[in-house]
Amino acid sequence: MQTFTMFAPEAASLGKSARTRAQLMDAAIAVFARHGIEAASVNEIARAAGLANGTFYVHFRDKDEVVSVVSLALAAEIARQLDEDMRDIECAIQRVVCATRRFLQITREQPPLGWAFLKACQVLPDLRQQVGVYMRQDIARGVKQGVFTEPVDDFLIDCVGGLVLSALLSCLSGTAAADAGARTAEMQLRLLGIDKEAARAAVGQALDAHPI
Amino acid sequence: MQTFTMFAPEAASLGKSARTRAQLMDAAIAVFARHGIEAASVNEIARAAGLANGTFYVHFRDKDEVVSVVSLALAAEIARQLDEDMRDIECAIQRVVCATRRFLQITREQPPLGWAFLKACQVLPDLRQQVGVYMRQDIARGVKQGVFTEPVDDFLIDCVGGLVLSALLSCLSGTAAADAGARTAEMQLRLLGIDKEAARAAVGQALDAHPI
Amino acid sequence: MQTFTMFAPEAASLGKSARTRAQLMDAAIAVFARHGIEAASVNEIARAAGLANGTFYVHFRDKDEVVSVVSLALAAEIARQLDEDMRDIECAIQRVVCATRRFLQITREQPPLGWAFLKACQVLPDLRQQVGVYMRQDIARGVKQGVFTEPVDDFLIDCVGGLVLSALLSCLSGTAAADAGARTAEMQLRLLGIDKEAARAAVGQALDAHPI
Amino acid sequence: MQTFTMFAPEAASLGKSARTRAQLMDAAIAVFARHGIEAASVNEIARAAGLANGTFYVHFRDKDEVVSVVSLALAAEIARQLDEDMRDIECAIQRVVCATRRFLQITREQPPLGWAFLKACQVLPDLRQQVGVYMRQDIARGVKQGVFTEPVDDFLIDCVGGLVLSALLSCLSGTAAADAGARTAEMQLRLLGIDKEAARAAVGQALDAHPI
DNA sequence: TATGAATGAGGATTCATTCAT
DNA sequence: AATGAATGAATCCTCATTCAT
Repeated sequence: MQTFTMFAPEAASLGKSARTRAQLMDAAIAVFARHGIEAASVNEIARAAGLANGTFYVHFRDKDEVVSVVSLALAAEIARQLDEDMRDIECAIQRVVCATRRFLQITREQPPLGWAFLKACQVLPDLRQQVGVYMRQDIARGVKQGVFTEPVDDFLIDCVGGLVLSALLSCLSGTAAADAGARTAEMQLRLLGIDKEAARAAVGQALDAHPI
Repeated sequence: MQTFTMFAPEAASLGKSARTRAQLMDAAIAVFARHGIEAASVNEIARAAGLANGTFYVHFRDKDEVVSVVSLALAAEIARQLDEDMRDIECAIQRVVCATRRFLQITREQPPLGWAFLKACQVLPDLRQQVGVYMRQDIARGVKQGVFTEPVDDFLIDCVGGLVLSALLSCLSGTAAADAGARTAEMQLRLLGIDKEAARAAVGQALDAHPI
Repeated sequence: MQTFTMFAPEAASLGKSARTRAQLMDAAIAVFARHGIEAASVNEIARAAGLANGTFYVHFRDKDEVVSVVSLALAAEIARQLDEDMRDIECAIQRVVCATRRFLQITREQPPLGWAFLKACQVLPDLRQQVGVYMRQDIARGVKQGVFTEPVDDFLIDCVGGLVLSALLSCLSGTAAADAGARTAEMQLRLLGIDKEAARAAVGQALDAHPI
Repeated sequence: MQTFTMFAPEAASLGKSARTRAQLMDAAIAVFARHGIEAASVNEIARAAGLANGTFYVHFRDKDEVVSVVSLALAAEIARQLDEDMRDIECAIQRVVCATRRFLQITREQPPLGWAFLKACQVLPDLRQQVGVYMRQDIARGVKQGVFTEPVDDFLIDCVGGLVLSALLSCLSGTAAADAGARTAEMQLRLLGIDKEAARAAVGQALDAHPI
């Protein structure tokens, strides 16, 4: 029945309530991915979780609540995983490259996660803002390291975010080739002020260091 | 009642049926802009057009039809206007810069148009594909002129499109400053392989040639 | 199908919309009478009217709207009928007696109307207030004629109204005998300051003058 | 948490089960008063009692049961208190006057009790009947004492009850003045056949004898 | 063509009630 | 006894769509 699992494993060791809630959240991601967030119905989420519709309301106040809870949890989980993967990387350029590549890799490996995240970003300004906060950290680091010469403001963050999300969409749609991550990373570096050749080199170096 | 007009003027000289249809299309844009495409209801579109709900179905088979017809017509109209504005520009770089700046200018001047277009792009793959076709023309011209060194494929087009749409969102949200068009154009050139300085220079030149 | 008709006849000569609305209002009265106002469901009202549930919302914004519209229309219709019946009566005492007797007679002859009115009064302060306005007219007339000596204020009106409504409940429950109208009228006169014997005499006189 | 207590104190000395049940009953009164009986939900009662919803069903078969149990207990408790207050009063007229005044005083001092009682009376014929039994005792005493000349039957009891309940509603709504109890008592005496002046005098005497 | 009343399926939400712990 | 998660029927309401006028 359950086709996608992200929160269920973490909740396996917790109480029954937490497990059911996790089931619902996983089901919500699957439904968001299939039909989009606005078209998702509470009944379908409950059904996908193998629960009665009323059970949904034991765990969430209303549809808006699952949407925001799930979306923020999604972003937090992705951010957590990226942080973990890049724990040892100091260089901001390498961080940006790795984050971008890993992000696209993760979402490609778990399309429901990718679609749900993408659709959530389109609908929830709060989520976009939160994602911007995550991205800004590495970008700010690069500015401090003197490698990103572009002035960093909300508009730049929005554009870089939009670039990555459009790459995500390409990947999920099947349009993109295997090197989409590398290309996206390179493009992103250019938006941040890195030279074409330097960007290409940095991506190549990252590919060598973290073939993934 | 009717607050936004795009198709009505063109239809003014045509038959009554065409005029009513144009009314409905303009109303649809306004409603899409306000509430989003999924949340838009046929009744509200008809009401916004000052017509009875039944009239809608005289002109469109169903809701999906207005969505696609209006969206594609929107894109075509914008493309037509850009083409007209750039009739005399030969240089692909200048065309890209002008198209980007004019696009953001148009959508900023007519927020309903901008919002409707943005939301339609998020929902309709067909529309994105069509927009890609428009963009590809100037980009291909640049390749032919030897100025865009990046290999042009669907993925690149998707990314460039995503960049512009995210800039559009920033502009509509009020986040962006007045130079958003110039910055977006410059970023786009970089994605297409133009050097940082060359991109900056090209945008500066365009600003001189076509101040607005 | 339709078991109770109050508004339908008046609407028979009007447009289709008015007729359907009247059907719904009559059905609402029947349902309010059977189950009470809070327990009445929109679906049941529509079903009782022989219409689809969605049709309800073509004619009323929501459940609250039917409740208040129907209740006020009910009160207005009863008041209209009483006014018509008492057009020629000048004496306030006779008016009070006749109004009370006729009111109980009408509601006894049409139990759904009686029950719906009673339940509406229990739930809608606005309706009670409106009924108070009607009652106050004849009472004020009696004060002007110098026959009602009791100071007339909201509290007195509330009490007199409560007396009549409890008599109505008795009648509808089958507890009351045929002379309930006369007894209620007499009690009401006493509350208004009329002497026991005078009240009895006035009621007797009214019975002679208006046997029905 | 618990704002209203009526049964809890009595149950303090009893077993745990009785105490929990009393908590639920007090909570039910508070909820009935706030939202009405039909709109009261079992969950809200349990929450108001500081208990889990399942606990409710340990003590009551279903919602209907609390409604009737609580309502009848409410009436019994009020009657008990009135009886106690009037232990030494022999004269039926004085008893009626005092009962009416004390009843309105008690309900005014404890609005939740007043509202819950009022709403319960509107919904439960059984409760009205039981209240009628209580009232009939003093009235029958008055008949035996030869002071109430009106024939006492169900209809009279219903009307007298209705009068008092409408006075209660006025008091709870804030419409009524401080002398509402005295006025209600006087009106009630008139309904029972006492002369205007005698009724006024009896109430005045009661006010002297029992200022509160 | 245009109208707008009517439809009924579908979605969000509530709530009395059950049951395993 | 107490808990509180789970249930699913019932309710309100919306909306795309049809159709007679």
